[in-house]
Amino acid sequence: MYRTHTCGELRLSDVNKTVTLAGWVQHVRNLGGMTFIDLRDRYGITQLVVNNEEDNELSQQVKELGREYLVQVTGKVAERSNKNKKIATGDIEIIIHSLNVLNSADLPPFTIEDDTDGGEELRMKYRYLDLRRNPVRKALELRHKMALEVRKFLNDQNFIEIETPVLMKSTPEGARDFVVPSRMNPGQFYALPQSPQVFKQLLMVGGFDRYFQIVKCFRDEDLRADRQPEFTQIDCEMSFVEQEDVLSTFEAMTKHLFKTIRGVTIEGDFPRMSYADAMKYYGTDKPDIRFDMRFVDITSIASGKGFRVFDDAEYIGAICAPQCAGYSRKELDQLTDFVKRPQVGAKGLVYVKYNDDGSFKTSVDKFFAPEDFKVWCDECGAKPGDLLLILAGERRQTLSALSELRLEMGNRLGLRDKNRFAPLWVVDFPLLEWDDDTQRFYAMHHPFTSPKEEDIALLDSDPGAVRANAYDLVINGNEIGGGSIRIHDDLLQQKMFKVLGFSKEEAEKQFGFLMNAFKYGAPPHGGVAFGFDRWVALFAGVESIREVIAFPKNNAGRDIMNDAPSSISQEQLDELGIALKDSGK
RNA sequence: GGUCUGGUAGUUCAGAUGGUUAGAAUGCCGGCCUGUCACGCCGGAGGUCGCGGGUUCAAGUCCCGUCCAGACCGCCA
Repeated sequence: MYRTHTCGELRLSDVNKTVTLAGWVQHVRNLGGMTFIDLRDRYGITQLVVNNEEDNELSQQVKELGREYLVQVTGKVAERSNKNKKIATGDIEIIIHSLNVLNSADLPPFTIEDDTDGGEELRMKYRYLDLRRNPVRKALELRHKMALEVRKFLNDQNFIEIETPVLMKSTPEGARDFVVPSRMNPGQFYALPQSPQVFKQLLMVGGFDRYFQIVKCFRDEDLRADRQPEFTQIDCEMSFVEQEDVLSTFEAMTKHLFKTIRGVTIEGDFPRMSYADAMKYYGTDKPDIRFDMRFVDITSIASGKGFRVFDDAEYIGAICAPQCAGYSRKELDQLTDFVKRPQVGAKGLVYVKYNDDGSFKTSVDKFFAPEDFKVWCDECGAKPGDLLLILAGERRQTLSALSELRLEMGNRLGLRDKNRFAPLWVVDFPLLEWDDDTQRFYAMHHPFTSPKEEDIALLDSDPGAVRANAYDLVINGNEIGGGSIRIHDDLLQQKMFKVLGFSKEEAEKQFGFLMNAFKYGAPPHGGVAFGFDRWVALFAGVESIREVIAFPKNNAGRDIMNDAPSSISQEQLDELGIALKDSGK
């Protein structure tokens, strides 16, 4: 046995016990006559003491220790004369009488401390060292706790966790697939699942009316701070349910997580907002409703007055920044630069300062009269002291830019406190999205999403207007989850494929097994999938999901630690019957 | 595919306008120190300024290319 206790558990009540600890040397403080060592493991830090004069041999040994040496020590627990209130074991220390170096350690490239001096790249390259740091360990512990609470909650609700294949069939819709060549079937490929979507629907046909799985999904698309090529979903599906049943079940799960993990009780039902309203008032399908600052459409009152920019605009939108009329020229220039960045894409920014004395100072004084500004301000509910920020242009683009501006103002005004949570359901998503490049409709959610009953007739006349039984859970401007009521009727599913431009043969080839399954008494069903990494990151209060993944990949999809992906041998390629176009690196 | 930011000591960074021997903090090494816990004090070592090319009497600094990292747009049903 290497240890009798961990480095986090000894207290005053353990004084005089003889104990053996094993751990990493966090820090050595040699005061000359005596030496203190901070010994660290996953559970905490315990201070060791050596009296250099009483035990010369031991003090020589201690002199040899370096950071992150792994040692085993035996000694007696003693009360400290100088207690350290900052750590749980701060009342005691171990007067050691023997020390055994289990493993020496090279000097780590960065300090293993809460506030490390290491940059992101180094930390990822030596992730196994980074994992020794408290913040990283705590993030993974949080992740574990959340997974556990999800399983507890869903198990209590009769959900059953069932594994689905990781090697599956490539499907044409949606994200790019990661593919895996099949040696036994030359020239053919598996795909890694973008989600277990089809399998969970087949589980419903199979009679497992409440399924869930905490499962890895794979999408070969470009990455972001909140997107990894492999990520984890809480994947759920229920039979004999309507949208309302799914929402209430998973609203309860969300509240359970808030309560058990963050200690937050969310009163009342989550707000619901239609996709149309989300776009109209926030310019995005994932509004951050921790603060208001809704868009006001002033197109009808601001155009036609001889200001070309407004007169030519399809849409003119304003937000009211409370108590910002005092913004300096410099601050307004910064905001203008912000909206003109290519990523935001606005042509310019119009401001209206509603001064405390009721007068106006604006960037368009020569085109409008004070009475005009008053009308705009009234429309926006602005009071003296407030600032209107106005963008104009093509509708879609302007809404999107205004959304970015709104979030920027939220940040500037400190309205986006990461310890405040504002969840909501966004509902009534469009079923289909038109794509100009390929001149066809695509499923906005996925091709198995059911249209609203009252909109089915529109599938023929105006497919773009059809609303879906689809919903997203949004928290603080993050899409945390989304789902839909599925089609369970093979005729409707065939119709859907037709609208998506699949020939009968293609639909049969890609999804025949599913439509076939629907012929054998498929129950009405629907479900939802949550982005587990994003949820953990949200609860951890960190920006990047990399912080809550033990071994994440970088923004080019590379594992900096082991340098995956890498080339494979000619033998492997030959065995798979694969010839490379160019040899790569 | 694109836009932007960064790359200088082990690490995190500073190095206006091109100009003597490239600095700080921290870490590391050595010495001193019996109550430290971000220990303290004294001393020391440590640099291919990402890489390649160019401009110049002279480049860490300017230009071009390239590699790496990060953020974002496109993309992600």
